[in-house]
Amino acid sequence: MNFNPRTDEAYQLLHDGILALSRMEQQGIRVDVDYIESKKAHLTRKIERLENQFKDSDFFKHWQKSVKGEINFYSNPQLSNYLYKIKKVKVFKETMSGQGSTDKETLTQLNIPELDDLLKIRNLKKLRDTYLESYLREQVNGYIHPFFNLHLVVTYRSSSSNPNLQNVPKRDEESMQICRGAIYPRPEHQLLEVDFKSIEVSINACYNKDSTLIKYVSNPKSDMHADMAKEIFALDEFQKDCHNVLRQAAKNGFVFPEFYGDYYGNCAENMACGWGKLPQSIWKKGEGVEIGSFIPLFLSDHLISKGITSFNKFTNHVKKIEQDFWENRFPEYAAWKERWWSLYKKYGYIDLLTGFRCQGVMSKNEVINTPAQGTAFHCLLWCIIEIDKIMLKERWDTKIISQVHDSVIFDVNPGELDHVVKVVRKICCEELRKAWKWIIVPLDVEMELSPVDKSWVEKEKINA
DNA sequence: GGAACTCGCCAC
DNA sequence: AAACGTGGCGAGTTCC
Repeated sequence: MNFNPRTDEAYQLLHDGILALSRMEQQGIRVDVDYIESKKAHLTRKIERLENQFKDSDFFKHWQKSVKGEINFYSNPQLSNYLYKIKKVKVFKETMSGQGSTDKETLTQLNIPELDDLLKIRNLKKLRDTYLESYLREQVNGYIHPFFNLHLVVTYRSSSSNPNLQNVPKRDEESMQICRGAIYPRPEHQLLEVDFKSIEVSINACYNKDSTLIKYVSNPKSDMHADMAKEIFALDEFQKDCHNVLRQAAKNGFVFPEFYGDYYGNCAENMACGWGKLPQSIWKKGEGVEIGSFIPLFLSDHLISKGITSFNKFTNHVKKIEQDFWENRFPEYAAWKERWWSLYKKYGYIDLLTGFRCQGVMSKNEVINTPAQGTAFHCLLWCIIEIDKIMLKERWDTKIISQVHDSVIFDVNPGELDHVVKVVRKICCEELRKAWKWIIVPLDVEMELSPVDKSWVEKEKINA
């Protein structure tokens, strides 16, 4: 696929963007080298303990006996061979090339306790070797200088490398603590993270102009994910405090996958798997009703009482919700998808609202997803450029240090915090919309701040 | 002995 | 009828 700026403005965005990002790279991000070294040693001890425990197990001994030569239990091909060829375990999921999978989901499902140890070791090695080790390797005088590229991603987003600062663990609490605990502001400074609120959905609304979607992203009191959770889990009322976990399931298991082009079958399965994590207080386990042929899941009394008594029935239920989602809730969005796809098929390219043309061979999902991804990032890039200009002109001690597609991270001088927050909010929520009139919905940002001299782990939401 | 591939897994 | 978008990176493995 090839991409071209079609306007001077589009060219200028990348030109200015590269300069702003390069200043950010030069600035760098402080890491605590002593912390990383001691954490690394700690992880190594933990890994060794688990390795020894694993090597002591009957599982390992049988595996070792069944093949010639030394086995490497970190090798997925070797593990796959042992599980599926020697032990004749039924294949639950295949990889892209048709081999029996050895990913986390599959190994967990096999219910072999030793494999849980192996998964734990994998997790700890990932933290040590991918994150901590790369910070140590890349740091110079306690600062890392990740690259931020504008020329590598097909959808016109950015990428980051050496080290990649766009995939630092966040969702898993323990992994988050270990990795983000290495990242600090400069002495006597604070880390400030500014996040565009659901900007991809907002930008989608600018393309498809769906009236319901516009209402959802324009009204802070409306809540699309809660509304979908009510439908999916057959709730009459949505109680924020006790149903938040269901809102997350609806958001990550249905709404986003549907927007990305997934279908009800995968969505139903996604959400069914998420149920394992639900608190008992909300979902009492049913009478051991097994859902589907291989997922050992239990339905709650609640769903059973609503007549959803099996995985198949749940899938059917989600199928109806999907139909309603596109036919009745977001019909204009659905129509836009078809129009947009037809235009691509006719001309062989798509034009983004930011003045870029994307042409080449694309699948339907790619054609439909590219505009929101690329354009949303362009919004962030425009803001970074403007903030960078003001930062230079006003000689801020505060610096921009990182960026993750829809958020930007500052290393802030506390004396400048109030001013920085005011400027950032003005650029992101007001100036951007004045510059790009095609943004027909309000944009909002959320901010998180770490205390002075504390790591990235300590950040907390602020009302600013 | 290095390039290129597969697989798994972290982020948005 | 078919069915999830974009990256980077480490480890193991195979190709040349």
